[in-house]
Amino acid sequence: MENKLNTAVQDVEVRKGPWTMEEDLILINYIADHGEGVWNTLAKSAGLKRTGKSCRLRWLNYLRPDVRRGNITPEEQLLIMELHAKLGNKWSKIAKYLPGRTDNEIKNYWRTRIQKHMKPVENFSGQTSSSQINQTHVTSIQACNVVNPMELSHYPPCDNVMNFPSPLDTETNENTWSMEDLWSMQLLNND
DNA sequence: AAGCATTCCAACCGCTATAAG
DNA sequence: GCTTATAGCGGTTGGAATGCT
Repeated sequence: MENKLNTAVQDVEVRKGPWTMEEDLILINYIADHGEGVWNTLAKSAGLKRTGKSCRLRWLNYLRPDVRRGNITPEEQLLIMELHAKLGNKWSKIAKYLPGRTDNEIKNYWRTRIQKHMKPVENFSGQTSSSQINQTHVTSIQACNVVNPMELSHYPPCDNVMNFPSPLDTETNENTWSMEDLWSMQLLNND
């Protein structure tokens, strides 16, 4: 039984961890040629030693051409807070209201930038238990402790939320690459 | 300059929902 | 109706990057 599993694992040899540029290109090229399909099949057909799940995640959260990368704007932050107050931790639903933003990005943003600024909610009986705090029930009032709408004027004006520079644009680290790089390579490969 | 602490985010894991057979 | 495969979601973690002392 275990032997069978071990041999199966050896046969498949699934890669984990950060994606390489080569893998990204393979995935981009494959989807450009064949479109998105059954992810497990896609992973095999493309020759990627990744699970379908991993390919899907990489594509949806990073490689898709319409993924916006860069800082969340104050406007977006407000929207996230409002939507979170309404919907709770329904990140995928919240993401639908923010074109180009992924659920993963919004989730990360919420947890690292917003949630950390919230004091643990003391309930009225005086008991405090951070483990008991249901994130879903964090109110927009609490969320507004992070950025008061009145303070938005402190932020630089954002003419167009769909048009701001990606931090990758100024990336000079030669070990990283921008999506523009990847897509231009993809186009070259497909000429 | 070095070491430590903190932040941030890409990616993984486990679970549920849904579709197909 | 049951089983299996796949997609999708939300929570969590590992490690690189950054900041601080």
